[in-house]
Amino acid sequence: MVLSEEQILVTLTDVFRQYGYEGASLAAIAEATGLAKASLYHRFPGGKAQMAEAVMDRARVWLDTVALVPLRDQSLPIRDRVLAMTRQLDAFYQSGEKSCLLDALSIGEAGSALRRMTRDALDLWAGELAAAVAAAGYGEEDAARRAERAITLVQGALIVSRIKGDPAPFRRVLAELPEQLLGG
Amino acid sequence: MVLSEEQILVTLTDVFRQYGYEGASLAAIAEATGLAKASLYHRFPGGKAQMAEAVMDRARVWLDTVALVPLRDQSLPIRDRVLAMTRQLDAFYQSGEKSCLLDALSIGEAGSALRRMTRDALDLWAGELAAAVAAAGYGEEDAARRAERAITLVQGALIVSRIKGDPAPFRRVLAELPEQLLGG
DNA sequence: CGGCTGTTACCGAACGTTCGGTATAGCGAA
DNA sequence: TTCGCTATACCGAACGTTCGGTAACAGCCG
Repeated sequence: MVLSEEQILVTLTDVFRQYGYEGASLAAIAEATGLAKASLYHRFPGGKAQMAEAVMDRARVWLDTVALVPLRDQSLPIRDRVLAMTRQLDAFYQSGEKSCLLDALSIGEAGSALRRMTRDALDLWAGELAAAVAAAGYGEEDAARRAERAITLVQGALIVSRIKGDPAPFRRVLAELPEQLLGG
Repeated sequence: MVLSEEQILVTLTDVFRQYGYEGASLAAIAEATGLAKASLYHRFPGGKAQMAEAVMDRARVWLDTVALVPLRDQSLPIRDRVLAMTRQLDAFYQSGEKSCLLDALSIGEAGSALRRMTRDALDLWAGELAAAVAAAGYGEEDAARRAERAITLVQGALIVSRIKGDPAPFRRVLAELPEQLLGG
């Protein structure tokens, strides 16, 4: 059976964000993908590091071409645009039942390439979010703080939900995100 | 050289929250503590799992007997009590340069005992914080939400600071914590 | 068409290394 | 001498990685 690259990356994403970089063994990856370890090296000659980087790159692309797209649609009210983003986040994190990729891949002895990729993804997210908030009439600095705080809340809520084994905290944060970004 | 249990646990705490549970190898632990592996097994016959549980237990004790103590001192204004807690948090996380233990130890295939300990620590923190906020005159439910949000912000800020390699986001969250808990 | 060649996708079996963990002996203090 | 503790040496298992090879398929030539 020939698996598409996309199918493999979806599975890899799940494994990495469940176990973290160190915890995701090749044996576990092989079982999850249905490919033998040697076959994984055919797709990713750079080994586990390349797999993690491919996952992170796909996450950045997803952020850029899916999650952040509604933010740029200036024909909609700003609140609807933010709401559309939260719906994408809810799908990606399955209402808080999946852990955060940025968290899982930034812990431990992750390579410098991976470190830079996680930082770039975070900056992309924060930058676009701040731009959208600023376009709603807030000052640059205020918008940047609101964006940073929104991302902080999402990351934190994913941890709280994971530890408590309860998706409610994450769902609450998502629901309050538009007000948090645009209110007051 | 004879190391005290306390010294060892301090070092173990650092190693675990830097590398996570899986990433913290016994070789790394041995080097960091200056003890040979056999010596570690003399102190912790249960192996790495017991080390992590001892670290988590000490963190819970620290939370109970240090960080949360000022919250209970009803002779001080509530805002000063919260401020005292943030100072303890700032010290423990070294202004955001150290990662979160709850995060590092709750990722991956951590054992069920460790899972329960992280959840208990989180509940202890949230419960006492909510009680303090409620004592300041807020309704039970409102206080619980504020406490949960405060903890969410701290966890999230530690991740953001770690990824960006910049302690400023964590410091900002800490500085705004009293207002976040008691304001508006 | 049949036969040859190259490419792609995959796998079983092993590689050397490191993992968590253990047996045993040595050391200093009481 | 005994006891608490540490170090050396070692173990089987699992780790990430590599090798040799098979099956399937396409393209090209005769």
